[in-house]
Amino acid sequence: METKTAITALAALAQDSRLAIFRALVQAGPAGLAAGRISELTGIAPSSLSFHLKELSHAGLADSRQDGRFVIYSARFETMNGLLDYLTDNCCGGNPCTPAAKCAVKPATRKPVSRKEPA
Amino acid sequence: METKTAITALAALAQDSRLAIFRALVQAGPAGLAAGRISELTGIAPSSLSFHLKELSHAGLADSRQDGRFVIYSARFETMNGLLDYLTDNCCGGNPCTPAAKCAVKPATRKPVSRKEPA
DNA sequence: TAAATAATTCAACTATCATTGAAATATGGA
DNA sequence: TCCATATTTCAATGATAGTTGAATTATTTA
Repeated sequence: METKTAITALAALAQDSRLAIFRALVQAGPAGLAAGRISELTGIAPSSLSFHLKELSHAGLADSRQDGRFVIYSARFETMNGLLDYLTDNCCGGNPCTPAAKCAVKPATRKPVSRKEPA
Repeated sequence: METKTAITALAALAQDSRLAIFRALVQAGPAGLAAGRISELTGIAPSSLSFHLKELSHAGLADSRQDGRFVIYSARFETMNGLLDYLTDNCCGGNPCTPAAKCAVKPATRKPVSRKEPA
């Protein structure tokens, strides 16, 4: 992941409402959540929610699909994975910043773990 | 790490200048870098740099110590570690978003991720 | 087709953020 | 002490970000 992309993702998550939304999406898994349901869960007003969902989508952290008159949003795990890798690679300088460092894997040069589906 | 703290850390990193500064500090390791050296490395003007360094310190991502007439800044790795743990715990739904998941070592700081909301 | 529901867009407003240059505060050395 | 260096503070400015409510678009159902 490039620095620019990482910053976009970080900025997307660095906000109360959006982090709450994203956490809800993560909990929901690949099935995702309708926008209205997210509004219920988080208490964010629809128009504000729409703004934040666009922000998350733009950052590549959420996907959306139309389902009848609902729009279902879901977390994009690859991007989150990419972000964690970026932070581990570039912001930990080979130091034990992550539990992974406790394992005998080399800390600084980690390749992305491709993982789309939650258990 | 609490959500509020995580957001502060995310916000601190979600900015070109600050991410560049933090990466430089990480590369420098515990020895750290004088403010002026950071200014040289990143091209950020002193007063602007000072603003961003305060921001990073406030977020717990940097420490500072006086050395003669220099002020040496260094990365605070524990906070970065805590942030990565937070993101892994709360934003990956118990899924292996990070290489750490590959090792079956130590759950360490991880709490079980409870799944409350059905799809 | 008309009404109801789901979501997004828009404009207006306020608040916060980032940068700049000048001034202030150390600290070390001549 | 005086001067140069290192860094921070401050005020002013322009740029972004987040919220709100009304209007709009799209889809389903009657």
